[in-house]
Amino acid sequence: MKSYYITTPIYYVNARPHLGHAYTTIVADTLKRFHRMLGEDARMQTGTDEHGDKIVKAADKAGMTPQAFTDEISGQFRALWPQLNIDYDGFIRTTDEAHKRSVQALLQRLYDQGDIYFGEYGGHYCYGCERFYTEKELVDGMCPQHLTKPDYISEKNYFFKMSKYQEQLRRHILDNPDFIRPERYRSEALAMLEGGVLEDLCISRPKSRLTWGIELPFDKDYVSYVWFDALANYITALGWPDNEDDASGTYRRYWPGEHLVAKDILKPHGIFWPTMLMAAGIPLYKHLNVHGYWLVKDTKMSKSLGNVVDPLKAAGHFGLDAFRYFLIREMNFGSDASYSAESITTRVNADLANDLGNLFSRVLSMNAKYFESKIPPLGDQDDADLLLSENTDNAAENYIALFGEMRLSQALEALWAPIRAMNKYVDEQAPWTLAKAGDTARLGTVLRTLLENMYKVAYLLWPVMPDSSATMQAQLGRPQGEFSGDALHDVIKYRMHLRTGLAIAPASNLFPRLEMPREEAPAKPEKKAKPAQPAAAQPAAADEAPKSPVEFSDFQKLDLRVGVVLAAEKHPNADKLLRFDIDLGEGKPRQILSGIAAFFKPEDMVGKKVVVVANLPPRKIRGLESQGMILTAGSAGGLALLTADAPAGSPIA
RNA sequence: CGCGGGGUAGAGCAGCAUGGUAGCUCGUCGGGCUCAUAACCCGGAGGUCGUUGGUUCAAAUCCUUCCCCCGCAACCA
Repeated sequence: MKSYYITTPIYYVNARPHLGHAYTTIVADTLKRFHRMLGEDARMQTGTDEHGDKIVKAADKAGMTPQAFTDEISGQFRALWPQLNIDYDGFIRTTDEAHKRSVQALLQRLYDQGDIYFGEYGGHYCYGCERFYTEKELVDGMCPQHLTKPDYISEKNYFFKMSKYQEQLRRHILDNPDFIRPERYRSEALAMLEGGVLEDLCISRPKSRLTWGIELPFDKDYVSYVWFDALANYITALGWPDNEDDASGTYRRYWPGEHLVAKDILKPHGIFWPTMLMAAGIPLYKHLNVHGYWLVKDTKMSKSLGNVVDPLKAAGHFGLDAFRYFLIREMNFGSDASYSAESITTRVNADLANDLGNLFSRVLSMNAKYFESKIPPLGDQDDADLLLSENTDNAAENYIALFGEMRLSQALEALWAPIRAMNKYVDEQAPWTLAKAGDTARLGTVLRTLLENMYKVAYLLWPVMPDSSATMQAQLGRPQGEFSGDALHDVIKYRMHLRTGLAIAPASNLFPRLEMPREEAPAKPEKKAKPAQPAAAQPAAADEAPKSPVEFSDFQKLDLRVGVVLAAEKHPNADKLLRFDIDLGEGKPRQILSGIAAFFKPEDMVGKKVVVVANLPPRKIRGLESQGMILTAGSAGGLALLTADAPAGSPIA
C-alpha cells in the first residue's frame, strides 16, 4: 500500500499555542485525511521542541524546573489538537528518551565519518540576551536589545560540514521542481545556495553555558544545539535508527515523507535538514510544503502587540468546522493572509451558510414536504440533470488534483462550483411548481439528482470538515463508514449512492449564519449601548456570540449526573452563594457552590434531587472549593432547578 | 546595489513557468423566485493589470527603467 507521512514542525514550548500553530496542524490533519481517503496508509505527526536556553529561562521565570515547565506546555499542545479535531498519529517530544538516543546515534554516525569537527566559534556575545550577534545585527556595535556593548568571546564548538553537501543539494532542488513548494520558496532556497559558500553549522554548546539539551555522544562536556536535536525528530519518531534496515518497520514504512512548515523556518528545513540527511545517507523527504503567515489586521501577530489569536476561542465562537474551512479556503497556500472576525464571518456566511448549508436546508425540507422525507426514485433524467452530475464529477476531479498540488484554497473553490450549480438547478427546476402540477415522477427525479450530488460533495469535504461531512452524510441516510481503497475516486465513479425509499433528515441547519461583528467606530444609535467594553485589541473576540453548534461528541464530554442534596447552607463569605454537600453516588459527598441564594432557601434544598455537571475542574469561589455545578433553568420569573427522579449518581444523557 | 515576495475593479485574491477575448469571492445597483439559514437565481455598473522603454502580428503574462509596500537576515506556524 502506498504510504503518506506528513509532519508539522515540532513547536517550541516557550508560549501557548496560537492561530499559526493551529493552521499548520489543521492543514496537516486535512492532508492526512485526504490521503487516507485516497486509500493510502497515511500518518500525521506533530510534537514539541523542548530544549535550549530560552526554555530554561522561561521555566525559571515561572518558578519551575525545565522538565516540569515543558511537561506543562507540551501537555497544552497535546490537549489542544483533539479539540480542533486533529487526528495525529504521533506526538514526539525532544525530551523523549528514545529521541535523545536516536539523535546521539545520528551525531555519532556523522562524527565517525568525519562530517563533524571541533573548531573555534567566535562572536559578539551579549550576556543579557545570552546569545551571539553577528556584525550586521549589531546597532553601532551595540546589542540591539540591551544597547550595551557585547563581549567578543570565542569558544570551541562542534561543527557540521554542511558546505560539503551544498552542490549536491542545489542539484537536487534543480532536478526536483516540487521538492520545495510553492515555487517562491524554492527560488528562495536556491538563492541561499547560490549566494556563496554555505557556512558550516555550529551544532553544540558547552555545558558551562547550557545543560538543558542532549549530550553529544563523543564529548560529554557539550550538548547538541538545536539543529540535530529538533530536525531529526521527523525520523527518530519513526523509530530510526533502530529499524533502519527493517523492511516492515515504521521507518521504512513511512519514510521518506513530507513536511509542512511556515516560511520562517524555510532555511533549517530547506537547507540544513536535507544536507544532514545526505550526510547520514538517508533519503531526502519528498516535499517541503511552505506556507505564509496569518496577519491580524494586516500586521504580524505577536505577543507584544497583544493580537495573538487563540484558536480554541475562535473555533468555539465560529464553529470548529467553519473555522477549519475558513483557514484552508482563505489562505492562498504559501502567501500571507489576513485573519479577522469580519473576514471569517463573510466567508462562512457566504460559502457555508448561504451556499452549502442553505442548499441542504432547502432540499431536505422539500423532500420532507413532498416525499415524507423518503428518498424518491430516480426517473428518466434530462440534459439538465446529467449536466449537473457531470459538473459535480468534474469539480471533484479538479478538487483532488488541486489538493495534490497543495493548492488548497483553489481546491475548495472548485468544489463550490457544483454547490452553486445545485442552487441554480433548484431555481430552474422549481420543484414547487412540479409539486403543484402533480408531476411526482419528475419532482422525484429532480430531488434525487440533487440528493446524490449533495452526497458527493459532502463526502469530498471530509478532510476539511470531518464532523460536518459526517453529519451531512448521515442526513442523507448513508452514515460515514470506514474508508477502503481509493474512496475518493470511487465516490466519483458512481452516480447512485443513496437508497430509494429510505427516510432521511427532514431538515438541516448545518451552518447558522454568523452575526457580523459590530464596527468599532460609530455604534448604531437605535441599538442599546452595551456597558462599554474596553476596546479590545483582539479582533472582535468571541465572548458573547450566539452559541455555535457543537458536535454530539462535545456533548458527550459532559458528565451529567443526578445528585441528592445532603446538606445546604449559606456560604460564609458570600451573599449570593449557597454551599451544598451533594451525594453523587461516589461514596463521599461533594462540596458544590452555587450562586442561587437569591432564589432558594438552604433548608428547602435538603433532600432535593438535582442535576450536576460532575467533571468540571474544581474551582475555589470565595475561599471554598466547588467540585461541580448545579444546573438550573433561568427565566424572567426566576430560577428553576433541574431535577430527575433517579438515584444519586445516575448518569444523564 | 544583503536576500526574497508583492503592486490586477471599492475590498480580498487567482491568472504570469507553455504571450492571443481580464477571472473569482465579497460589496454595490436593478430584476426574479418563494423550496430555504432575510436565503437562492438572473442581469448591470466598476479595471488603460504600479511606472518607463523594448521584443512581438499580439504582453497582466517575456526583457528593461524607476517608484511604492511587506517579510527575512540562526531557532516565532
